[in-house]
Amino acid sequence: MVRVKDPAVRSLLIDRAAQTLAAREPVTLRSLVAGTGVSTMAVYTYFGGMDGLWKAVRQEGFTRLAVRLAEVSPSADPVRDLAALGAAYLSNALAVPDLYRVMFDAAFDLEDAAAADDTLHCLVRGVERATASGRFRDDVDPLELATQSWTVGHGLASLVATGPLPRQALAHGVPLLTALFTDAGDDPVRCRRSVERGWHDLLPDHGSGPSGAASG
Amino acid sequence: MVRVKDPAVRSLLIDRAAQTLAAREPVTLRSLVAGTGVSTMAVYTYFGGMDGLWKAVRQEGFTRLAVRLAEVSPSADPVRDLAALGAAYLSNALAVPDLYRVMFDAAFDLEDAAAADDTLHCLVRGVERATASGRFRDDVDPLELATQSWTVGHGLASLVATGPLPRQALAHGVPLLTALFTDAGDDPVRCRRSVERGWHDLLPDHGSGPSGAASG
DNA sequence: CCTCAAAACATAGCAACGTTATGTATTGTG
DNA sequence: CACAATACATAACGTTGCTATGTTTTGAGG
Repeated sequence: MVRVKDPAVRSLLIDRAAQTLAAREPVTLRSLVAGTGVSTMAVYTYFGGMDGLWKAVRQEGFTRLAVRLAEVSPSADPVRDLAALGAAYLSNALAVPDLYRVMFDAAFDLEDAAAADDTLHCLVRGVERATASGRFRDDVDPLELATQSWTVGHGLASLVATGPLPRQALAHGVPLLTALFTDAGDDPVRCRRSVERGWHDLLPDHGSGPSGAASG
Repeated sequence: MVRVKDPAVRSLLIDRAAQTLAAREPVTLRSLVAGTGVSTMAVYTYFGGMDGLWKAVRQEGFTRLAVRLAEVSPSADPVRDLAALGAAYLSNALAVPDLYRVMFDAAFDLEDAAAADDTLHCLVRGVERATASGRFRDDVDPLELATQSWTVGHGLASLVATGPLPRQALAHGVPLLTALFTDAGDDPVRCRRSVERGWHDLLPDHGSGPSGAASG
């Protein structure tokens, strides 16, 4: 005999958690179920406890990120697309900074790592396209370059979304990715233009040029 | 009339917090003072509450980082020194990962940002030396390049120390910094050698070459 | 050398947290 | 229909950060 839990309740709780998170209010067991009609036990039947709920919220974060990345429509310029993926990554992190923080806060378990892997694979495909089109050298390892691009994106997202860097620091993404892709074999001036195009498409107000860093 | 608090008690509590953090045990008000002879009120007289304690722990983290960075002895090769600073940054983050996480976890206030600024200034001076020695172009803004190097370092530290990337991913630091410094005007092969030298000095077992990324 | 107010500190208690125990309703299956 | 496992509500428990209250200690002024 298999009792199936109501998926609507599960989504409801996750959404409420994400909503509470975005409102910068503490996500507590009792605040979650308040007003929903369900009792605190629901969190235990559906998630096994608060840890399980946080894991589900983390998954939700990666799912939303995947949606954002999937919305990046490939063009004839694979380097632009790569920069656009980076911009989409940052755009997502800045849209839901607390959710982004939760995604990378706790120690990663296998399930979380798998979700992160999907993000990485998206970048790997982007690098492969650029390599196939001749923009990058043949000897660049797509996984390596994708990981390095991810490192740059995550560093920027972390330092800007919940860290000491101001929003204008997002513009550092352009020279960072340009340096990386130029080093991978792309023509410097062409690379710069491609990256700027891809970056501007999602972060139009932060792509002109980097300005000051932390405070003063 | 001015009562002066005992600085030793303050340091004791901060050290115990860092120690508890490193032991991956929950840092609670009562676990902090247990066995020290002081009562829970000490945390309030010295720090004004747990928030104040966490802020002090964060400061301690930046102080330890500053010590690590100051231990990097300048050589005749400013690009090597820059890479060595990056390696020291990562070495510190991996030595005390939970402390590093606390440093960048909470929303930054002014005091934290000032501490982070010291870290950045250290990098700025390194870039200025490289520019003065002719390795970098004259038109590179030291603050910009330092911020970008920091972004790379923090991204790597965050993804490796508490994230999904394995320790071997530290090796990505070499190509990342090489790309960045080459883009700043340094000669590619010379840059690579300098970065590898600086990197190896503090992370000898993770500088040969990047391997796989997340899981599989 | 007192006096006395302020600071430092201990004890006890509070509300809120995550969790668990217990009992009841609901569901699917034989 | 009957039975057993799931879903769920209520109530309680231990622990958390914090505060209220009383006591001790400190340092400056008369």
